[in-house]
Amino acid sequence: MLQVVWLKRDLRLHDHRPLVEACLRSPGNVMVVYIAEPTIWQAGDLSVRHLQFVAQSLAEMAEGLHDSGIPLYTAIAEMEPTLAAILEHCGTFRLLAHEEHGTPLTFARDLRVHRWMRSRGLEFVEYPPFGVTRRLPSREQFQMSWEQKMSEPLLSAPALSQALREWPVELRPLRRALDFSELHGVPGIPLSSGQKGGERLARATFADFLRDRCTRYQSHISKPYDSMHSCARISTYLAWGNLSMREVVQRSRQALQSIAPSRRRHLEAFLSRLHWHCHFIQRIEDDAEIAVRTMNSAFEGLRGENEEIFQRWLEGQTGFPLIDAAMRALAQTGWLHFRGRAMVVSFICNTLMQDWRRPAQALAQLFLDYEPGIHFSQVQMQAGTTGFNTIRIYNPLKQSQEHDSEGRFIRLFVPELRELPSAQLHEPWKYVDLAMLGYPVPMVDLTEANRIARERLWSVRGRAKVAPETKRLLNKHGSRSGKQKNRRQSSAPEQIEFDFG
DNA sequence: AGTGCAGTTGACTTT
DNA sequence: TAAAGTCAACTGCAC
Repeated sequence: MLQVVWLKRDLRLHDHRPLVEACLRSPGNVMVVYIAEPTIWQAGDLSVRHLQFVAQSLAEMAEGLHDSGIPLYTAIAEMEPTLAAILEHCGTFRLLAHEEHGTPLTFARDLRVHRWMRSRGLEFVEYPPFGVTRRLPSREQFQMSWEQKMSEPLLSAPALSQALREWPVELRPLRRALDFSELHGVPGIPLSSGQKGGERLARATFADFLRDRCTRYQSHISKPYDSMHSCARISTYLAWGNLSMREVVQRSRQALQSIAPSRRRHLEAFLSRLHWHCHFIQRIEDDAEIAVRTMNSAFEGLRGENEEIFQRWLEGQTGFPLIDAAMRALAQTGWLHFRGRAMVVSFICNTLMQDWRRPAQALAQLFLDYEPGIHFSQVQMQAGTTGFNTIRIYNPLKQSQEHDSEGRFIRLFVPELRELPSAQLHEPWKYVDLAMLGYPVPMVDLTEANRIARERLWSVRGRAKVAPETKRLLNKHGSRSGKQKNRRQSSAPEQIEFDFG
């Protein structure tokens, strides 16, 4: 029977369980499909830069698949008509895919596909894509099931096989083209200078990290400029599945054995983040609603939604050089180091007291490595809406002076300030006429705004912390690693924190 | 040498 | 890897 491998965020040939299982079951009778569903691409979290990355990844996959005698079809269509077309043109088939740990929208779509297949007596098999478990009985079991999934042997790319049938160019709406320009209404504009998709680049980037850059990982992780080179830079490849998490974990552990003991802490820190990666995605798997609903309702309705404030933040025109550099870096490259992400969320949601949802959608569109599970957890955590994390209100001046003291990052992305001496770069309004430079004066009194934010958020948190809702959330989403720092004897379990930045 | 004092550092607490 | 505040211990200096 025809085996149809449905690609989602798993755009690779290596260590691809659905592909391997399909080839084992029915060699020579396998087709691979990528279906760009308008309802999902137009929902507001995905953007043109993601579509571009997907297309680049698919182009490389198509070559590899072609060499194995497997066709890659794409469609710009919803799932049901596409499946119906396959059934009509090719007869009964078996559908194989990785589970998708996504938003309520993709979660509901997967349920629809299950229903559609079941009602026609067709089999739909799903495999876990990395360390996350569907219907995890309790958080206590996360660690064990993660370890078990990460230890499984890696699977190789499909071997050459003889096709059993002639594959037509078109099985409308499926076609052999890799061009998605007909998919309209996807927000954003193409990215010209960010990372490019594909398994080859993914592997090269990761290999280079393990060979050389990993020895600077931890020292540079908070530095906006140095982190661009010293971070692993595989987040985008993991998000779109150009690399398998299992392979990254296994190769990092191997590399750890052959590295000088004095350098090990860097790779150990990296490995611990790979674990956190899955920990956060497990949250959205357990409760997809965290993408749209404020986790702790005590924080609902606390903040405003002001169009002008939002736009100035989004466009990098706040008048705070590090914030503006960060937002412009994101727009230009699709990437920002962890601390910078926390800072821009804190600035819009805390300093500027804006609701987290619109910024979350805007950032999802900008982060080329947008991964729903990590994204919405992190935004809610930095906006302080979980009730069980501490309130973190960043001071962009302090961050700027401590982590970009020489201003290399600011000068790179805020050219208006490029000529200023480093000592004036962090608070330029104190020294020069900004109108002459075409750079805005600060849009708020930072000290005062942060003072008000602290007051309001801590007072709500004081009430939220004791609420039963917080205990329920902590039980559902909290870490069980027991490695948290600063756990004072007197502190209640609600104060466990999820620092992984 | 010992004292007083301003300023710094670090641990800890609060918001 | 939040920031600000508090407090005690410490440091360097003047006398």
